[in-house]
Amino acid sequence: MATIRDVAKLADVSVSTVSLALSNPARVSQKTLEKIRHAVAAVGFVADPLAQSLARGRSRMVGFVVGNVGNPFFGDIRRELENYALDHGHFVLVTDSSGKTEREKAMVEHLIGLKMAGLALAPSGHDQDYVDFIGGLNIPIVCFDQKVAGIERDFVGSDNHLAGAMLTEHLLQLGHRRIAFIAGPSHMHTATERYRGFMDTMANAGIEVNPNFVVDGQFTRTAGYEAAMRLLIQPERPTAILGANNAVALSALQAMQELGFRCPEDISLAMIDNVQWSSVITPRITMVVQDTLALGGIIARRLMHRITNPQGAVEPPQDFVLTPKFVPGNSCRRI
Amino acid sequence: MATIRDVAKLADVSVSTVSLALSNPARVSQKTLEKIRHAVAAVGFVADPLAQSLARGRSRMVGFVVGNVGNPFFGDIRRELENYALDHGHFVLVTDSSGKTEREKAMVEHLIGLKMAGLALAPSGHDQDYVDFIGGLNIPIVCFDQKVAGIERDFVGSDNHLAGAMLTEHLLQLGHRRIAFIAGPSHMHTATERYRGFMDTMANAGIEVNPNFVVDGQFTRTAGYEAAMRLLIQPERPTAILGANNAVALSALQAMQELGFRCPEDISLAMIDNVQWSSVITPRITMVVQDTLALGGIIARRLMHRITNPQGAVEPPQDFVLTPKFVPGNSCRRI
DNA sequence: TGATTAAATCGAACCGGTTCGATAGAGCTC
DNA sequence: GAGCTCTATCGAACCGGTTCGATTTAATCA
Repeated sequence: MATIRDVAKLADVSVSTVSLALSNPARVSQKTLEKIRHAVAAVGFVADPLAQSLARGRSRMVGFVVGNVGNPFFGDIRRELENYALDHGHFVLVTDSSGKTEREKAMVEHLIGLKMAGLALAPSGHDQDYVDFIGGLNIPIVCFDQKVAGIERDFVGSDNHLAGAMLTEHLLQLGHRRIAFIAGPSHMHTATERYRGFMDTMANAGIEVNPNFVVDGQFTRTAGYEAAMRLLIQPERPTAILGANNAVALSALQAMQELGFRCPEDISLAMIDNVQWSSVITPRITMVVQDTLALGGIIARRLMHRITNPQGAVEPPQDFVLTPKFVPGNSCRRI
Repeated sequence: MATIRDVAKLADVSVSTVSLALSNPARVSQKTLEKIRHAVAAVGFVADPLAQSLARGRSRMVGFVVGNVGNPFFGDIRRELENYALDHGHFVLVTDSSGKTEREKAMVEHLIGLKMAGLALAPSGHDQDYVDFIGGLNIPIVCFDQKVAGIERDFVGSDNHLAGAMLTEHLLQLGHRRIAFIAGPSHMHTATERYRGFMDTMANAGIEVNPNFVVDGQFTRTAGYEAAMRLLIQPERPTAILGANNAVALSALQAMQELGFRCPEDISLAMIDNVQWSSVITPRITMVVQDTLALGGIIARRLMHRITNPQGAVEPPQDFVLTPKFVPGNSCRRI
């Protein structure tokens, strides 16, 4: 590998002049610039990013930290960020914490050790320790998906209260009254908001929610399945189930199928967030989806803005909340 | 941030002794080791990974390069690799080329610039240029998924010929003769092998394959949909469709649903590779799946072996080919 | 006790860049 | 031609570690 000193020797100038010419060509005379360019081409010089990062104190990379890269929601956002960052000369490094807060912390620390220019982070934690940890990081960060109370950072997400309310209202319009809700973890902002959207809408309609109709699905497949089963074995069954996310809703569909209930004839089903092959799932689930492309675009622009604009780093944090979209399916019937 | 010089000053030893103590405690006297340990704790010293990588010439990170991290197949493998690598003190950095060979090359070069200890790579290219590129890299690499002719590296994958043959045989056993095949890109090893598995099995059964029954689905959703439509509008329709991967098969299912064909009553369907929510797709597709956990485990162990064992680097490349598994569904009927 | 060897520690060079103050020379003014 | 400003270039220090040959110290042996 050719080093900058090889270039300097060949071009017969000092190392510092080469470095200057490469980072700020305007400050070098035309003649020496030519010489240096030739030398660079001749020896095939490419600057070592590691050495650059060490000397500069920061790299031209941004980190993308989520709990599950396999989730298409995060996948879309990643793609948007990547395209935008690449256009602005930055590489995206992806890390997956598998939802484990401790692992996420370690990964974030590692990325910061790598002198990342910035981080796009879907927070996995929520306690004070975690908030302090994120707050103490001295690096541009854009948080997304989960809004964590206490974290003073840019945030990009969807209106989850509205998402819950939209589907609830839809079910009410279809005549449903016995609506069950499979909730997510209570420490997650998206989960509580969706739950509130459901409860508020029911309350506004003057309908009391049967406490047995609210079960905890933890946003996961296994817990969602269990929660759905608990709903379905009750003597007084709900006429509709609202899943707070895709995993719990589809687990409910599976449970229904296994017990011999037909959807939507016996029980209607609606969910928040899409999955990859929803178009071939029968019935097509009525859902509310987030605008992942828009979210990804905002995250990307905001982060790169903070990174590239000198004064961008000190701008006060801002929240960007997008409106989700209703996507009708045929999993909800009128009763 | 505390540096190694702060530690040396506090412990009243030289910088080199601190470095030595940290990397090879046995070669330092018990007394100084204690002093150094105390000093490290006192100033909160953590070695800068960047500086270490620069000085050592390599980092303690491995790169994971695929065309689509969102694909659960790659997701499972990533998880296995990550767990194993973490246990051996290495971080995994994920990059997604979106299937673009040029982007993949740039990413691989960037990772090598980062002095990665090794790479787990699902090759996206196939031409001589690409083979030369991969061959020219002086770093432990384990390739997986696609076997590329000419690349002399460890390879971990499944027996794709067998995968195609298994499903074909299954359909033959059920009495099908007019079996259609939605193929993948001809430059991909997995695609050609699966195709050969289909053709060989048909030939062995003495059945001539109608050329109109072999269509190109490019392993993608859109091309798969188009290919399936071409199959379904023929006057002489197939009684069964075999999709060379999950995307083309599920696109075919969608096309069938849209045209009003019932599966399996009108047309049977089988596919290679699972998808995330296959259990709630109706009908449950009969398929052959790869053992992703086993694949991931082998990739992880092989890569870490090459990285950590001094002589591991020079061992000749080896192929690991696993047997896929038949998973019956109810998308194929006897005729 | 002096010579020999092994163990512990150190100093300096190095990895490959960046940055900043110093210096030399060119161009301009009076 | 002295004085001044700008521009182009350079040298040296630095980022924060590692490594290796040299040196000091301690232990072993004749």
